[in-house]
Amino acid sequence: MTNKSNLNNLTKSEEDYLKALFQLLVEDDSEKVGNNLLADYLNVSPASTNNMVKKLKTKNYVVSEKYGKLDLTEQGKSIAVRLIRKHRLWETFLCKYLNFSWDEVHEVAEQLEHIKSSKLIDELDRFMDFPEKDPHGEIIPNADGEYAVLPKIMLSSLAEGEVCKLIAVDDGSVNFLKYVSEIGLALSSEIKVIEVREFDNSIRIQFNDTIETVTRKFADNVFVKKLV
Amino acid sequence: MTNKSNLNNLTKSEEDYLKALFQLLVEDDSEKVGNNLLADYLNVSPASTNNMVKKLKTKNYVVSEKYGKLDLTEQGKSIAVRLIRKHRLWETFLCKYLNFSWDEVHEVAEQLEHIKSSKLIDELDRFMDFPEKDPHGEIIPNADGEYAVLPKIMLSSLAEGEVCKLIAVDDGSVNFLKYVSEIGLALSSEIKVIEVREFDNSIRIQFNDTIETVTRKFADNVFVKKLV
DNA sequence: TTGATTTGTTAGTCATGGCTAACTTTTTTA
DNA sequence: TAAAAAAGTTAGCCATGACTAACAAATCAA
Repeated sequence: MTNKSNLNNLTKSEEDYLKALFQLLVEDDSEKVGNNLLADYLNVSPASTNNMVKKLKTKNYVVSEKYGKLDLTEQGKSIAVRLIRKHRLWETFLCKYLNFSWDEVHEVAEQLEHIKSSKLIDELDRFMDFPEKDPHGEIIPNADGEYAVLPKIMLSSLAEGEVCKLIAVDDGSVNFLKYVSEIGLALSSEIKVIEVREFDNSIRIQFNDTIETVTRKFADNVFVKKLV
Repeated sequence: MTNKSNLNNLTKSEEDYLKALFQLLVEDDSEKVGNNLLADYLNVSPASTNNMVKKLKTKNYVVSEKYGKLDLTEQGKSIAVRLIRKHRLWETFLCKYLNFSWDEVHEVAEQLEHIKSSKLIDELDRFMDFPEKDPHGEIIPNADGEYAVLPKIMLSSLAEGEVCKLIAVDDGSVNFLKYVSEIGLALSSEIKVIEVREFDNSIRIQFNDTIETVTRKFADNVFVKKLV
């Protein structure tokens, strides 16, 4: 009883809300996702969000009780995963074939993910030989909508002396991505935590013979795998 | 004094109208393009068209006098050519790399042409090694917006006995493209006019050992180059 | 040339998806 | 536990871009 035949008659806005909700619920694994958090995430007013949520509830993509937290139905999740698949495949294409850099892909992929054609995205997938991860290191859902979240460890959770490999960064902000690139960090960079400063939570890290100090906020957005 | 730095803050609708107007004016080389013709072409009501034309006039993309015919400004043309460039490059990409057939590309390209990123389209152009023609045989405008119309001769203009090569088809209708493919015609097919029937304007043509009868309407949408 | 037909325009309506301002409910905290 | 803060909701507004119905201008044809 999989919902395969989705005509996907959703507007760009509806899709944006569903994807955002999914990212807050599943990827960020938030405790409670409410109206205002979703509004904040999308940079719209709570009133707009309330409106849209109402609409998505009647369409059976979202469930919630009055004044209660929001959740996605299986249908809603399915739409969101499909969008994430499209987003990540396009990001991969832009980087691997069209000379886009890490920090340039997000904005264009945000547009491309709304193109409606399953043939397009499945053929793009095939053309690139079914890549498993996007340029930010995130796993790309397959055509059946199977979704896996990387077991993410934040750089900020490491102790002094530990060594890790960069596997992903939060791609929500262009400025952040630009900064990550600029200081010379890239996917698979090996990072060693030199010092954790208690008083302001900043962290001194070493990579490629470079030493940098980064803020806690920065370290919260960088996901790594511990090395031994 | 070329207008290069176009922020292109146009909506999808505005772009659609400009492109349609361009196609009627320049590609179809129509005598007089009025409100209703444009409305018809876009499948919207004359009232909607009137509304939009008014808006595009204040934005300096369109010129016209009250109750007079419509025309594009240089700015308007520039936008339209850019859209046509994007459309044709995407069509080429879909056919050459993503296994789309002749008749499938149009609909998806209609969506893709609205993606806003000059880097995207210029890199796509480079990736395909600057193709000159799209899968329907139309010339692709280059990055500077230089536009060339193929000197088109309609199949319907040939006399009995003449031989020609198919160089382009009008890609306005999916059904038409499908039909062209189905009867076995392709770009560069050699076609011989066997018979022109005066009473209903139908034409009997021969190609690849096949003989088919096609209507006048069909022959009006098939563009050829005469052979000797 | 005058009436009919076609073409263009205007007014007013609707849906979508934003917004602010004001209000209500829930949660926090003093 | 009661007041303050935060979160959620509602009402009412705006722009965009469709629509229909009614009207005006231009063109065609008898």
